[in-house]
Amino acid sequence: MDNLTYSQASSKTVGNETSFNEESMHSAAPSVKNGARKQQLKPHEVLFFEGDKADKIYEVISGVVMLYKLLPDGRRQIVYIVREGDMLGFSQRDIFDCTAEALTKTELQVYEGRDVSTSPLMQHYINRCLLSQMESLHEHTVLLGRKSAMERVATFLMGLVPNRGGVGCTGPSKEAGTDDRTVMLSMTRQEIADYLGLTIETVSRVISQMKRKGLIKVEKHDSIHILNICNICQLTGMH
Amino acid sequence: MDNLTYSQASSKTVGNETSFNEESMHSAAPSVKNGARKQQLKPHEVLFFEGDKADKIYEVISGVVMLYKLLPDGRRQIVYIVREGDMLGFSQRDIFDCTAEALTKTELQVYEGRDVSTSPLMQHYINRCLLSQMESLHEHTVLLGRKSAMERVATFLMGLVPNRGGVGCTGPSKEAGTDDRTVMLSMTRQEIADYLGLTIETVSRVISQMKRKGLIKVEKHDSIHILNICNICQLTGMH
DNA sequence: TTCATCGGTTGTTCTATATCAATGACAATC
DNA sequence: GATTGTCATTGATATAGAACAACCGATGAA
Repeated sequence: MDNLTYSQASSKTVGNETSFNEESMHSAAPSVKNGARKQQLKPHEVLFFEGDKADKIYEVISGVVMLYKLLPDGRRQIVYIVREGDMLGFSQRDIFDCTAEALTKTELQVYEGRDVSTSPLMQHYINRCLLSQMESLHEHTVLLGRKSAMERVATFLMGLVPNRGGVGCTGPSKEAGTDDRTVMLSMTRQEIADYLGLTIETVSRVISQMKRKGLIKVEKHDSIHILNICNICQLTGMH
Repeated sequence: MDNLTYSQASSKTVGNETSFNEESMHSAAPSVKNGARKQQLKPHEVLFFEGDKADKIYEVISGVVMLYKLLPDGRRQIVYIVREGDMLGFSQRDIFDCTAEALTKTELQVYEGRDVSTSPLMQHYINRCLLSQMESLHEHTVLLGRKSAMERVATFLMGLVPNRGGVGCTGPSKEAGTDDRTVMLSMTRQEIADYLGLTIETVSRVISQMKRKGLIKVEKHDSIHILNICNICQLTGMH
């Protein structure tokens, strides 16, 4: 009944129903006596490969990590984007089911499997994280199974806007006359394509289309200025 | 830090890396004193709707339940199929993120949220279940994002064959000269389509194609005889 | 026995997105 | 400041799967 390691979780929902974690410049998880080790990753450095032995779990202190799976012919699907406050590395079996690779410079908190499985507080925290990731995954499943290219990209952009587009979306704040925001993609077009189940060309074309319609302004490829958040939200297929 | 209810889990991996649960004609989860209630569902009876208050979790004793989400224009995506030994009903927020509907006559074990959050054993069990579901979801994400219609249907069929197609697949057992099996779909073509991100017509055509190639025999729509499991496995895109 | 219903199949046409190919815009290196 | 490499954009064309439509076969009621 017990060969217990893990394979994924998030404390804050990031992705579709975003709610960012402004304060956490250090671990949000309950501390564990021994294994309080930190680890750094450079952009595109691999933390672990699918199939590696899973004996540690990680919390993202800062930066962004992607989890992906490859098909034998090279097709790639990014299955989850792990952001500040999220966790990764859980597995039911004793091996990782995905590859984890940093998108940006990243700092991680490392927890040893043994520490985790003996700490009820940690268990409980992980549990909460898992539930949050599960909801994001469900949402992403709908995106991949049923949404058009335009809807996918719009949903992706909304996922980068904190506290908007989710269930409790309040709309634009009353005071401010504007409803704009600049979001950092921290992903290449290829990575976005592999996340959204599209090709790089389709992603590029949809972004150009949004540009032409005056919905967004692209600033050095990695940063997009959304001129009216509600307008993008209307394109997600959820309204 | 604590408004704790849940939203999903599975004790056995069902779907891609299958490993069926032959014995469990009763709950596999640790028993909880008070809330040991059972519940029956008729085919296509809804257990709960997306948005309903989430205060119970369920274990499937027998039968099959689907979890799905709807877009406002009626597009549906089935995000998970819950089978014998699996659990459902978890949520991080206090509402369900999916609708749960029985595919077949179903018997459930019902656990009250309060019982769950106070039982460490239950917590631990749920945790294991969540990890298993997470892996299935990752696998399904690859299917929806990157696989062709034929690969999707082949993967779906393999998911109905216990102990085959997974990481530790042993291939056909040495003794037996044959490598066939009859699987029950317990889903209509429409439901399969909504699970695989296809249309009903495409599902039907792919099944007909497999029939024409002599890979399968269809018996009264709901039951498919796979003549050579390895042959189907070769079509999943994972070899 | 007829009729209606429901789920499934098959044919035709259409279209969104993939694929293939060329060009552009930087940034890094020599 | 030329050269190279990487990533992105744009155009032309192909195609897998969607959409629309007709039909089929089993079931069940009148």
